Amino acid sequence: MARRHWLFKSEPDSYSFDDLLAEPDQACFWDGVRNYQARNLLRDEVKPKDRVLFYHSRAKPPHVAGVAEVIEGGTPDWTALDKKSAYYDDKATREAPRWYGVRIRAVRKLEPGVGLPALKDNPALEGMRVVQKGQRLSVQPVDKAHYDEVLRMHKRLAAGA
DNA sequence: GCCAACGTTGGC
DNA sequence: GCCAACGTTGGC
Repeated sequence: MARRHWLFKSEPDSYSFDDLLAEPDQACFWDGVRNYQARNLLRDEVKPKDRVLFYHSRAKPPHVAGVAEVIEGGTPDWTALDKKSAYYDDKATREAPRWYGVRIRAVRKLEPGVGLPALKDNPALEGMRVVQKGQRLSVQPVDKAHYDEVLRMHKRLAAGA
């Protein structure tokens, strides 16, 4: 199956791309997603080798901060069973875990990040979900053409263009 | 910090 | 099963 592309949102104050880089193996389990649409994508669609744009939401400005690779597809998010976790959900059980996550590993940091205003200004990214108003989904599918264009934008930024 | 957009909950 | 109230997200 062809590699697919995604955008994962995270508030850098709670978990940033640098935090991912600081993990053992620069890998983490992407837990805490508590939205059914995003859950379904993590459980059923996001597969090993897929690529992820790691997006910093609620930053100034919001931006794509790095690229990651999926290293394991959907498995239960057991933080839902942990009463001490901020992600605890009393409707989740061991038999019916309800929430899922995937494992990702950092591929590379994008320095500088590609900002949301630039994404919005780029006609080639028309239709990309993250540029649309009110788009809150924290796991979004990304067209390959859009993914490639974001990396080209970063390349131009890094070259000082 | 504000608030629009959106998802979820719960009374009926 | 509708929908108002509520809570959360996330750009600004």
